[in-house]
Amino acid sequence: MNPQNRGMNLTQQVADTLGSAIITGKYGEHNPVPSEAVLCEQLKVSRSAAREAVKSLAAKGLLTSRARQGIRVLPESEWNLFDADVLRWMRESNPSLELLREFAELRVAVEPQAAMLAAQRQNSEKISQIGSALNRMKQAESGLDDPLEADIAFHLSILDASENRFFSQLGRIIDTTLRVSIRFTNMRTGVRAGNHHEHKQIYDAIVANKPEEAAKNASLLMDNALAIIVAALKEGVK
Amino acid sequence: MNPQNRGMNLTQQVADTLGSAIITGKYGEHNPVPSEAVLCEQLKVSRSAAREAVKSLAAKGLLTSRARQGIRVLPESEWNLFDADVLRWMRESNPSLELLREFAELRVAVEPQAAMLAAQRQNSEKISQIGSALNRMKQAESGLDDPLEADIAFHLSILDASENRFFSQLGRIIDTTLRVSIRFTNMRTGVRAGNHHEHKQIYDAIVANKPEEAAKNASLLMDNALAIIVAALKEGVK
DNA sequence: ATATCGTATTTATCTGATAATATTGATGTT
DNA sequence: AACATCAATATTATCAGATAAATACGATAT
Repeated sequence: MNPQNRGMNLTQQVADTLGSAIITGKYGEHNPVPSEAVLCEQLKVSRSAAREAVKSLAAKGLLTSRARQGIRVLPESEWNLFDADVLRWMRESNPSLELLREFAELRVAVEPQAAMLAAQRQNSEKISQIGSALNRMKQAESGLDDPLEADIAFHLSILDASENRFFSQLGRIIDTTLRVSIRFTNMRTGVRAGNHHEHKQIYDAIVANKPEEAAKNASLLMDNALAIIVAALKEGVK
Repeated sequence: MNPQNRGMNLTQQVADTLGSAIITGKYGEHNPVPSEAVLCEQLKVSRSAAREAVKSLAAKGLLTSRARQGIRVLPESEWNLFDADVLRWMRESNPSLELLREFAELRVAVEPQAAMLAAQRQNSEKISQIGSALNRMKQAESGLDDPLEADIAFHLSILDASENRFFSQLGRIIDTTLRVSIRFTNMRTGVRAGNHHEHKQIYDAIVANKPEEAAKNASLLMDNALAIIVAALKEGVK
């Protein structure tokens, strides 16, 4: 089993190794998931631990288990990609610049709409949090704050200011994935400091109660991020 | 326990009642989730069943359970709304036209982008499936098919044709929720048959390889759906 | 060939016991 | 009085083993 014992209890460890193995494609038609009994033997854990791990993964759409039928991996279309664990396993298994592109396409759709809603809703408290994040980005230019964290905080605060539970929710997933994505795009573009200005334009439009403009400015930013990834894909970078 | 014995095994039943109870707000600060032992007693199930159900709900972000700490409901921000079960429990518990609005806002963001990507990707097989769904909608006008199912099939096929796993994935959630949402909007607008034409314009743009136009046409449709819900909210309809 | 039925395999469920863990209150120290 | 340390205790975690239920598969009969 993976030596990721950091605070994880046994069933979580089992779920982690199993989930990872499934997503890596280790199991399939020719090589089905072993039975509960065999699983216990292989991983040296009790049935409780194994079964509870299986239940976790079933809840995430990775597999089913039924009497006499055994444990079956579900088709990828059933996997819940909007689950932090599943997404992590996918990132860790597939190098998948591809996944990053698909994720960027989602952000292109979602973030402008979130910015628009934030401008419409005008929740002053949450808008001020966008402002704080923007300040952090400014500070980061002089090395007084972490640019990556500041950038992430900015995007999350916009999603939150949209006052839409689905968008806020996406924030949590975007959080973990941005840590990979932003690092990548910054690597490609050389961490231009100009970023701050483009972000400020989104913030200004939201403060000014201009939904359309906020959406448009957010679109520009997102399109750029996507374009960088697409360019890398065309070059055959992995 | 809920008498939803339809094919569900015991742990699934426990997870269902517990999940539903959590989302209904039955448990909170003043009224924490009972301990494993008490839970077993109340529901008249063994520890295995209870524990496995808890693991399921933990995987969906509804609760955590740790030794000596007991079972704790997580804040709503942790609940995975992009999970079919969680979403169903929310629909069943809260009347929540509010939730419908937030969901519509998500669709406004996602579907135009999906239509755009579908037009770009030009996967002929998947585009022909959009065509089939459109035909079904046409047939439905003469009562030869179910208009609701046809409508849903249309939107799902577009998401699928985007060849983006996140969008496809959203399809499964949209599926269940559309059955409520479309019914509602149709109820409000009197099931206008004109729907077919607006859908056809999206399809035509995709076939014609016109991404921008496809997105624009999809936007119009989505904005309408959202507007109906917003109007109802303003009138105080629940 | 098809339908029926029995058998065997696998998960489902129950029970009981021990271990690990973290809360809480007691105790002692500064 | 405030704070660190430690022991007691309640709760989940993990293990072990047994029985029940479900269903895939093959045998049998029509």
